[in-house]
Amino acid sequence: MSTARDTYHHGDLRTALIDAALEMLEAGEAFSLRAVARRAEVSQTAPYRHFADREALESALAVRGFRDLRHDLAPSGDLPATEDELIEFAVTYVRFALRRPALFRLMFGQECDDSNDERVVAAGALQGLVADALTQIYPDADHQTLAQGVWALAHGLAFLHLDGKFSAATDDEVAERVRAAFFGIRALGAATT
Amino acid sequence: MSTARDTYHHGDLRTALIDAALEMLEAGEAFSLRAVARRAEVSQTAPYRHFADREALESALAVRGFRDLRHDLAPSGDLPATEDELIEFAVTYVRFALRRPALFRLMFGQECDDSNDERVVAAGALQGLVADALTQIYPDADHQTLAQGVWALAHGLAFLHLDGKFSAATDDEVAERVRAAFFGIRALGAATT
DNA sequence: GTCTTGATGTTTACGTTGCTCACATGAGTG
DNA sequence: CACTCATGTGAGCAACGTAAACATCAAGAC
Repeated sequence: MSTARDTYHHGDLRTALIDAALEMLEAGEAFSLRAVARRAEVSQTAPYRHFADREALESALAVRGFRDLRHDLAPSGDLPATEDELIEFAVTYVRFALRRPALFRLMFGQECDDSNDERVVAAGALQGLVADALTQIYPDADHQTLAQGVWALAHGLAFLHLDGKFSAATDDEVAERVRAAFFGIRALGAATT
Repeated sequence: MSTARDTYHHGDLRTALIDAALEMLEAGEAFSLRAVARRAEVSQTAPYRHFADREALESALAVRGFRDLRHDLAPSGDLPATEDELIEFAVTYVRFALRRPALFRLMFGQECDDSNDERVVAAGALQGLVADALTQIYPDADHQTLAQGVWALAHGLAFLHLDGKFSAATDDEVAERVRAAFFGIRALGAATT
C-alpha cells in the first residue's frame, strides 16, 4: 500500500493523521505532531489545518478509543444480562487497558478538555452503557450509584494493572484477579448481612 | 525567606528542586526541568547533577506523593479498624487525588520506571497499608485479593472524579459518592446471598 | 471558459525543551 | 598548602509546538 500522494491535496488528511498517531501510540513510540505529520507524508504544519493543537489531536484519539472500547464491551450492541456477564464486562474493560495501554492512558490519564463535545459524548456513552447494563441486571437497585461503583472498580483494576501495581500476569490471570476482586467485595456484603 | 544564595554551591539543591517542582505542579503550571532550575535560581543544567533526567525528578516527586498520601491515610500510623473506618480510608484517598490532582496523576497516570527502587518501595508501602488494614478488619478473608479490590475501587473512584466523569461536586458530595459506591457493591452480595 | 475564493498544504521562523560536553568553583582531605 | 571530586555554569544541539506568510487547487459565479 502506498501512502504517498500524487496530488497537492491529501484527500482525507484528518483521518490519516489520526491513524498515523494511533499507530505510533500503539507501537509504543512517543508521538509528536511533527512525527505524525512525517508519517502521513505531509509538512509539519499541515496538521494544524485539522487540529487546533496537540490536545485536539489527542482528543480525537481519545474519541476513537472510547468507541473502540465500547465496541469491545458490547460488540453487537447487546448488554450483559447476568451478573456473571457483568463481571466479564469488567474483565474486557481491563483487558482493553492492557492491550492498548497508551491509548487507555491517553483516554483517562490526562486532564481532558471538557470543551471537546465529541470527547465528552463518547465518554458519556461509556458510562451510559454500564448504567444500562445494570438496569437490566438489577432492576431494583440504584443504577446510577451502582454503575459508578462497578465502573470505578473496573477502572481502578485497569489502572493498577497498567501501572504494574499488581504483578503483571497472563491474560487469564488478569481475568481471574478481576473476578476475585469483584467477588471479594461482594462477599463483604454477604458476610456482614 | 530568601531562596537566593550567596555561595557558589547551593547546599541542598536536590530537595530545593523537588520543592520547586512540587510548587509548580500544585500551582497547575506545566513543569519543565529548566523552569524548575530557574525557580531554584540555578543554571538550567544544575538539576542534572541530582537527577539523571526528567523522569528521575518525576519519580522523586512521586515518592513524595506516596509518602504524603500514606501520611494522610494513616496520620499516626494507626489503621482503620472497622469497616466504616475503611470506607473513610477510601474517602481520604479520593480526597487526596482531588486536592492534589497533578501530583496524583504523576504518581499513577504515567508509565513508571520500575527500576527506581525508592518509588517501587513507596508504592508498595501503600498497598501494604491497605492489606494490613484489611487483615485487622476481616481476619478471615483473603486479604490480598480484598486489598486489591478495595484499593482498585478507591483508585477508580479517584481517577473518575479527577477526570470529571462524575459531576464534580463539593468535598462532602464526593465523600457521599464514595460511600454509596462501596455500599452499593456490597449490597450486591447481600442481595444475591 | 475565466475569475475568484476558500479550504488545504508548504516554507520559514521563533521560542522552549531535554540533554551533552567542556569548564569553573570550592569544601573537605591528605 | 595542594588535590580532588562533588557540585554548579555556559554554550550548544536536535526536537518540539506553534505562528505567519505563501502556494495550490477544487468549486461556484460570471
